[in-house]
This record gives sequence, C-alpha cells and structure tokens, in this order.
Amino acid sequence: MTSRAENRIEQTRTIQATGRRHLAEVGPAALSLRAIARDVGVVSSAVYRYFPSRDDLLTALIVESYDELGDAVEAADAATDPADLAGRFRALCHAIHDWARTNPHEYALVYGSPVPGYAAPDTTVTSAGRVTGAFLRLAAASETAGATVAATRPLTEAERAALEPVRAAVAVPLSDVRLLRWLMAWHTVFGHVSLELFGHMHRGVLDYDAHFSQVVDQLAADLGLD
Amino acid sequence: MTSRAENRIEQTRTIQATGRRHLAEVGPAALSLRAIARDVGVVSSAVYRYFPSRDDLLTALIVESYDELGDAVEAADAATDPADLAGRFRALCHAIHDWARTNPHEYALVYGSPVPGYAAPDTTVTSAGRVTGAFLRLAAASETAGATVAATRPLTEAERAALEPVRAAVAVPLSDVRLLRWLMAWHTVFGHVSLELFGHMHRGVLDYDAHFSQVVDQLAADLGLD
DNA sequence: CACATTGCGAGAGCAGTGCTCTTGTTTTAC
DNA sequence: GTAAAACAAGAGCACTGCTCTCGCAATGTG
Repeated sequence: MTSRAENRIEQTRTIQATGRRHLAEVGPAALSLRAIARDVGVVSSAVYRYFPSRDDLLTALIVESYDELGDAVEAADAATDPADLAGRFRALCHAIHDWARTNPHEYALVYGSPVPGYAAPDTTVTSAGRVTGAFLRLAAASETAGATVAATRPLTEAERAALEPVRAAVAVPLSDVRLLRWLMAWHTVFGHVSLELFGHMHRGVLDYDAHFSQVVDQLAADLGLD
Repeated sequence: MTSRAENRIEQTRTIQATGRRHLAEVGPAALSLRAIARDVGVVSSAVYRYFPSRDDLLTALIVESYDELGDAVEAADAATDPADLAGRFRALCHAIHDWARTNPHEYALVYGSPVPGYAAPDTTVTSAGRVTGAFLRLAAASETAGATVAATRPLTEAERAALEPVRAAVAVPLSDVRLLRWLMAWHTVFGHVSLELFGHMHRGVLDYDAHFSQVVDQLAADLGLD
C-alpha cells in the first residue's frame, strides 16, 4: 500500500497545508502549532516528527509564500508581450500588489517585520530572489532596448561600490542611472504596498488601486519604458 | 508624602519605561507583560491596574515610538535653514533613516506588520501624523517657492479623487504633479527603510547609508528642491 | 521467517504566557 | 471615624512551544 516514506511526505504536506490555511486566517504571530495539530487530527507532539520547531514550519511557509508570489510575478510577466517593456513592468507591479492584497498575512510574514530572533535560512534565498530576479531581468531588457531613464545625479565611487552585488546579479551591465532608477522603483513599489497593507494610507488615500496604478505608470515613465 | 495619584502616574511611567526597554531588547512579539512585571518588581496582575491589557501597553509604546520619531524628524527640520528646501528634505529623510536604524524594534512595531487583530486606536493618529505632517509642510513650502518637479503623467479624475484627503491636509493647494511626486517620495523612503531593516537588501546592497543618501538626493532632485 | 531496529502517535509533563478573580491591606473621601 | 475606593499579592484558568517516555507498527537484516 502506502509505504512509510509516502506517508511521511503526505503527512508533511497536510501539516504545512493546514498551517498555510491557519496563516491566512489568523496571521503569522497567532499561528499555533497545537491548533494546527488539532486541525490535522493529531496530537501536538506528533507534529514535531515532521517540523523540528515552530520556526521550521514558519520557514516552510515563508518559502511557500515567496514561491507563490514568484509564480504570480513570473506568470504575469510571461503573459505579456516580451517587447512591451512598459506593459511587462505594469503587469509585474500589479501582480505584486494583487497578491499582497489577496494574501495580506503571507505578505506580512515575508515583507513585514521578521519574527523575533528569526534569521531566514539559506533555503529561502532562491525563492526570495524570484521577484527581484524578474525586476532585474526587465531592467536588463530595458538596457538592451536602449530605454532612456529620467536623469539622475552621478553616483560617487562609494555609491557605485555599494551596489556591486546587485549589479553583478544582472546579466547585462546596467548604467548607473538605470540601476539607481530601478532600485528606487523597487523601493517605491514595496513601500506603497507595505504602507497600504499596514494601514498607513488609511487617512490619506481613498482608492488604493487608483493611486497604485498612477504610481506604477509614473515609475514606468521614469524608467523610460514607454 | 506622595499622594496616591502621584504614585499612580509614577508607576504607570515606570511600567511603560520598562516595557520600552524590553521592547528595544526583544522586539514587539516577544514582549512579555510578566517579564516586565518581574523587572519592575511587582506581581503580574498588578500591571493590569495600569494597563488593561497587553495591547493597551503596546498602544502606549506605539504612541511613544511615533512621538520619538516625530521629535527626531521635527528637530532635524527645525535645525535646517527654512529656505533650504533640499537641505530640509535630506535632514528629514535621514532623521527617519537614523531613527529606524537606532530603534529597529520600535520601527518594526510601528511600520512593520501590525500585531494580529490589532487596530490602532484613534489615540495614535495625532502622533502618527507628525512625520507625514512634516513631509506635507515641506511639500507646501516647495509649492509656494515654485519648485519645478519632474514631469509626471496627468492624473485621471479617479486618481485625483483618490488623493482628496491628503490634499485637504495641506494648507497650500498642491498641484497634481507635486502631490504625486511627494507621495512617491514618501513610498520610496519608507520602502527603502523597510526593505533594509527587514533584511531584503542583504544580498544586493553593501553600504546602506551610501545607497540611502543617493536615493534621497535623487528624490530631492525629482522634487525640484535643488 | 524471526528478530532487532527504526519510525511513529499518544500522553504526560515542564516552563512560560495573557488574563481573571478573590483576599487582605492601605489610602482616600465624606 | 467610618465607608468607599484603590491597590498588591496570590491562586488559578486556558493556552502556548517543546521534551520525554511509552507502547505499537512498519521496516530492514540475519
């Protein structure tokens, strides 16, 4: 029948999926291992056969969330005409925004304040890098397409050096101005989403979607994608 | 001697100050009312005479943090030549950045993911609005000074309507382009700080200060403050 | 096939949490 | 001077993450 190994991965999956459901309902901080165990129909100590600690379960959920967002972003990018750089940028940004609004607790888990004393292990980095990877691939495409970004001040040597890792992560060598503008766009998008989801726009902006669209359009213009 | 009322405010202050110390050390999620009580030298149930619940203590700490940041921002603004709009903008942004790096747990409490089920009561809004207020006063000053912001796309009617509350919060009527650019700058600054503090720049940027300075300088240029 | 090993779920238990209630004492107000 | 209010302490409840031991069942080996 079902071998022990099959049962194990099946049970691991069940526990993680239940945790995912609870995460979406109560949020990261209130996620209880015992409540998950009850929901699965098993005693709490049995969960520790599959996840050594609560943090390990959280890590699995973080990776899952990163991958979900990565899937959404990559799918949105793939669904757009590759030559339509502005369209791809808009699709990418709106994919982030839409996913975050659909999965606010997952977004908070990943882009909100890290849980106390929790240091994301290396297993998360590949999944975490997918959305930034999509950003940087688009930046590279705009470089080869010769898009003209809005003027920026020249970078000092220290500033250039500070951005060396991200520059090295892009296949095509990016100009200073383009690199800076793309990083600023990255800050702006996630700043908007975080401020919105964490309640800091509540008193100032009525229609989040309308404002987000306007910001994204403006970023696309600043990046010379039109 | 010390009247009962005096003792009460004194004890309230002691508890909040101890909570503030613990917050800085262990972060918001690990903040334990019992540990605070032990530190104060009192039994845990006694704390409930002063703060009806853990959330109420957290709210007090949120207000305190907002006010600390507000103090820092307003002080930085006041210490700069009022006519030097670019200098004031830089001072303001760096005050946010510096305070956040000095008080990461407090920043996470205020700008990170909200604690589960917690809705900031109205007592926080005045303190919370101080930093955005400083931003908007500077925006108004740049409007009256006639600063030329980088070109933006025209706003649709829906987008204009979405920003009505923030527009109403500014003494001077702001032009569409200026309002949008200032909001984007707000997103960018807090996006940068959040991404940095929550560990998302770890693999891409070596020198956070150098990068932040460059971003702020560029924002000042985009806002036409030079 | 028989046996030893290993994996597994259940249960008890520990130390900790937020919070409530009662009890005796001290300070205030009338 | 006495009634009322405020207070700190303690016990206790329900909950948490986590550890350990106990039997039972599946597995691999002689």
